[in-house]
Amino acid sequence: MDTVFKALADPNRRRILDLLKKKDMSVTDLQEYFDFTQASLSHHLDVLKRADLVVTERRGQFIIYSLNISVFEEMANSVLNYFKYDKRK
Amino acid sequence: MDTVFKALADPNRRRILDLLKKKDMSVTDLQEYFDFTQASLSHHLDVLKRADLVVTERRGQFIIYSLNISVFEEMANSVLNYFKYDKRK
DNA sequence: AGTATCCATAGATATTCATCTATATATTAA
DNA sequence: TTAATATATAGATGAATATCTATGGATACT
Repeated sequence: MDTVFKALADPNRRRILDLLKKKDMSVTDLQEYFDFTQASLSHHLDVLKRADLVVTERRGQFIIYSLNISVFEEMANSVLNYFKYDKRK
Repeated sequence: MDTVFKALADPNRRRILDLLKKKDMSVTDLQEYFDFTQASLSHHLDVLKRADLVVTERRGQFIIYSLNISVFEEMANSVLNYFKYDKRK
């Protein structure tokens, strides 16, 4: 849970997730959307992977990144729960 | 939006929000739940305030912190939207 | 087999950030 | 007005992190 929030704290990583929402992509595909180096992109993907927000699959030379849908949905629920409160004045 | 995610990235700040869900509290009240110094607590509260997640009201000597409910609910919605995706395989 | 491409990893650097101590500011109490 | 309490702020320090260059390991192409 902590790793998830930390993963989401970086705008570039949120952008990556946004892109993966639309379609699965290789690192090379993703690279076109960012100015930093491939090493940095790889680092961000690693953070997302450690947070279990994305999964990978090798397809020939390429490694395809996609959302980990179950965790993504779990997160949606737990975040929603998190923002629910029940304060009595 | 970025400041909100950054604010949520720290577990201590999420704990503060959890506590404020139950009731409004002064810094002194909150202090009992944490081991770090008052200065550190003040810093975390500042981050939450800059993210607009909490609001303050002076009550005598005390400064009472409470959730900024509208932003909190906004956040719930936008986060939920964030986690909704529509990927076609 | 050799080369090119794709991605990850190692190591360095700079920035951000969580925390501390010390102090300033505001309010209350004596 | 002086002392005590509540909170914020300034400045320092160490840890975490985002980024870079350089390189390694894997697969594909010729």
